Amino acid sequence: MADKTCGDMIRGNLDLLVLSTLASEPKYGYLIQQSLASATGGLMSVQAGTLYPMLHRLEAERLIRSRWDETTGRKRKWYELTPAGHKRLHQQAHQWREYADCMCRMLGPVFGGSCSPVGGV
Amino acid sequence: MADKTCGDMIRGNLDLLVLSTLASEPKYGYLIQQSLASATGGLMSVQAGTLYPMLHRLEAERLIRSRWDETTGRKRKWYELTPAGHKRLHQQAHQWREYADCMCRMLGPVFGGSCSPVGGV
DNA sequence: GCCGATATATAGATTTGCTATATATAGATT
DNA sequence: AATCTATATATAGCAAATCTATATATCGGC
Repeated sequence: MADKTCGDMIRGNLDLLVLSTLASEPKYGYLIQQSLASATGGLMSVQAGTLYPMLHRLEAERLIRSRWDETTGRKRKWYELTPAGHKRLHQQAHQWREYADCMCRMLGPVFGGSCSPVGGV
Repeated sequence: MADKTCGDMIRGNLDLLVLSTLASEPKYGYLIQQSLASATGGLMSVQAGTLYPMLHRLEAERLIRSRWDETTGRKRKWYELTPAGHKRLHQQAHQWREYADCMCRMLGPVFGGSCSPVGGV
């Protein structure tokens, strides 16, 4: 029986996905987790034990920055993209599209030649 | 400077790629490696130290089967998909397309809304 | 008061892919 | 003949990424 989630296909793209959830506005960890799951209909998800160390790493890489907010009852650590983070997001997104186009060409025959490229600039 | 290869985006999809190279006809390890690289213009590649253990694992999972051929000078171990391997290839390919469509929706805004889905059945 | 949802965090295990290394043969070059 | 490069398979050890399990603490509802 096929799993509802994407198995391990998310591997290698989680950074990109997390950065993309921060593209429009700042979010805190738990919200990133919830919005990723809801935006993908549960298809893609990230576990807390994966997410928090990852956010620390992305911050250490200066791709995101954080500040604590304790004014709203709950203590939340809000993250936002740095300029370097925005740049990285765009780079990775374009690289993903190249990669996906390539996968399409590879898998085309499996689909009977009907897997059109993702592109379209 | 953007790397020519896909970084770690291949992670989680290498099984699928290797199975796809075997879809049309049997191949031996070294040939799989070469044809994957040439079919993708060098964008995707698999190292020998990754490939051979992987082939052993796929064979243990009964997705591929092998036989040695020593009649052609060089000793080569030819692999072909089993029926279960064909089935897995199709399942994984369709699952990948779902995943890629989802990625497109997530990355759409980054591209200014121009990332069209991969599908098109 | 208690329980479930919210919220962050770390430790340890597992998977996956890499580099480095080992062996061996065929064909080309010196 | 010796040597070098490409072919061909294989294993060991390492590194990164993600997971599960666990810990802590607060909020709101029952």
